[in-house]
Amino acid sequence: MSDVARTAGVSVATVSKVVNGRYGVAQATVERVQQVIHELGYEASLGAQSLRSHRTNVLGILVAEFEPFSTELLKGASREVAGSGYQLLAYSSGDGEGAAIGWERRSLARLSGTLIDGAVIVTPTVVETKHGFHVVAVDPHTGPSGLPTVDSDNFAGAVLATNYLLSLGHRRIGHISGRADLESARLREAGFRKAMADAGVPVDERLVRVGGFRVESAAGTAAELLALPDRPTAIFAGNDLSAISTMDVARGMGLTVPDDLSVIGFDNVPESALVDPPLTTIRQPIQRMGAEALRLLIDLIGGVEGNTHIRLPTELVIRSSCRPHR
Amino acid sequence: MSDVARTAGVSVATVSKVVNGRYGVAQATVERVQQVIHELGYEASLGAQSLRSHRTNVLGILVAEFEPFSTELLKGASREVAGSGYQLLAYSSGDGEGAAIGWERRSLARLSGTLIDGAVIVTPTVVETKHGFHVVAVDPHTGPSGLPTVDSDNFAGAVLATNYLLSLGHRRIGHISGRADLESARLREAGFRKAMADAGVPVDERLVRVGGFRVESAAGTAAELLALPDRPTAIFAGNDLSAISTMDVARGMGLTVPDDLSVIGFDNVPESALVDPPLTTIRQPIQRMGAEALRLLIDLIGGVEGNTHIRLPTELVIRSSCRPHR
DNA sequence: ATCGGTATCGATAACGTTTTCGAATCGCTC
DNA sequence: GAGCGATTCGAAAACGTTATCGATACCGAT
Repeated sequence: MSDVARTAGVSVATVSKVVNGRYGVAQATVERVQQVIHELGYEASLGAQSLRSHRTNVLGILVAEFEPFSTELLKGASREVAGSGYQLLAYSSGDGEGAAIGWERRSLARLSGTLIDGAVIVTPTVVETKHGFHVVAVDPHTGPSGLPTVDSDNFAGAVLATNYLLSLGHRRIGHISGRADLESARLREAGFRKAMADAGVPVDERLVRVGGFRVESAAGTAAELLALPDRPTAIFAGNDLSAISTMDVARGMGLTVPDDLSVIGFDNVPESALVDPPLTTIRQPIQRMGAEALRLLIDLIGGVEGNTHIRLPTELVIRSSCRPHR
Repeated sequence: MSDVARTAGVSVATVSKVVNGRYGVAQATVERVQQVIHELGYEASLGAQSLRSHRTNVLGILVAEFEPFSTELLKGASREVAGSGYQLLAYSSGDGEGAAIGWERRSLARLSGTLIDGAVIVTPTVVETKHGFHVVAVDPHTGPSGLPTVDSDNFAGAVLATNYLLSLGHRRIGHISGRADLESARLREAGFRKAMADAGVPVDERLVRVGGFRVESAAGTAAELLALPDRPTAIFAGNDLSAISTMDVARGMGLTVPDDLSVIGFDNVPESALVDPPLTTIRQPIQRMGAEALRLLIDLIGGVEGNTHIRLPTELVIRSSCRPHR
């Protein structure tokens, strides 16, 4: 900026005013400065700008990793942000194992107040936030979180999945549940139990185990389940990643899906159609969730009052990973 | 930070040293300060930090939008960054239409020097960059770019695609080409022409038109192609998005794919398996490209010498959107 | 007791912006 | 031609860090 100022023969203060379109600079000066800015290709430093003004017109999406669910969400958010005047910045902890609980709080602290004007947090472990900084949670933490939230009807979806397996004649149905601290995981397990109860089928507690929504941990859980003397004939996995992982493990043990084992997932990430066999699953409108979250965030920042909990519907998507029992 | 300093009874300078593990602080003080940091949940402001030290351990990926290709790339990059000590920040212009040529240069100027230590630019229009700031280009601009680059064998892939259509007996083959400024688009068209020439099939110039790699523009081009009195029996689309768009247009005109029209894409984004009918396409290892790009970037920053152009192989993926002619 | 060396710490200047506010100039009016 | 408001500009402080470097305290040895 001082380069621009020197070349244009004005002070940095004036350049700043021109850049931000503030009142109080002569038309001739404005044009001269803009000319120089263009020639030098000057662009304001985001860091310095936000440090000083606490306003950047950049919104953040915080994700633990860029796995399929988060990236789908990103696509939806990206669509929504276009034309809103905001730019989108996706930030990943990069911690890999996600083991580091509290990464959202840390990342949020690093970015808020500087850099971004608000954030969407995906599957957060936090429930509270600094005052004055806007966040919306997608697929929130269990328990009463004060955060504005976007999620899908996890309970109904789980009932759908379980009923489908029941309708195929399965009775020994296993469930690989998700991250224990997520409301979605809790509700999916609850839906599973409700559907089983309604059908009068007792659930064998050895068949429901935590898989954590992640490839590696789900693989371990699937292996335990399938090594059982009286193994399940069908598995309702907490999400597609777990389901895909389960199919891999089954194949590794010499079982074929769906002949020896039916598997149903949850999410309908694009990858679920790519695997062999294509995965039967419960669709959540992930992209739409991303779009809604971003819209909610923009409304919040703009001071627009409105519904602060958006819940979207789920539906059954039948592909080829399930078949009738026996 | 001054809060921490006050509470711990030291100066901000000392807190900074503790945070960054610099030498010259008594062990007892270190522990006391760390304790306070933990209690207060202090986290350094990324903006201020980078403003001052020009080093953030954050790498950027710049994309025009989060469409399927970019998000696949992100997944790969995310995998690679885990455990590297860096964090990943994806930045989208949010301009939507991508019409604003030069967004990479602008975004780069905003982020470089502050905020990020290096960047991966996806399908860039820029060819040069500030000295001392490291970038690697994925799927670069046409022409001699000085940038370290990761791409796939677009030419060979296009030959594969065209030969496949030829082997099915198609002779009137259309091509919807991509963004004219991208090397990949140019090579795909060149591969198409080479394969046609080798097979002794003349290409009807009215059948090869620019689609721009984007849904809307490709739809317009597809409509033109299919409205032709002697319309093509097969179309090689420049990328999957264009191919999917073409199938939509065809359906809208009462044609069924693949009975009335064969369509083949390029990329193998996850979405290509989700559409109806599932898309036959050329696979580029997109996630691997993202991983390689990030590795190259990290090497560059670390001063590691090595190959600065990485080219990955392509292969044919046969699904259901093509069938023999007549 | 004095001294040299080492450990420990803090004051302070930057980094690149934005904002406030006072100074300077200009064009009018009387 | 003096006075006055409006216009135009720049000096300087502030944002939250980090790096430098000087100041102080402490230690053992003479």
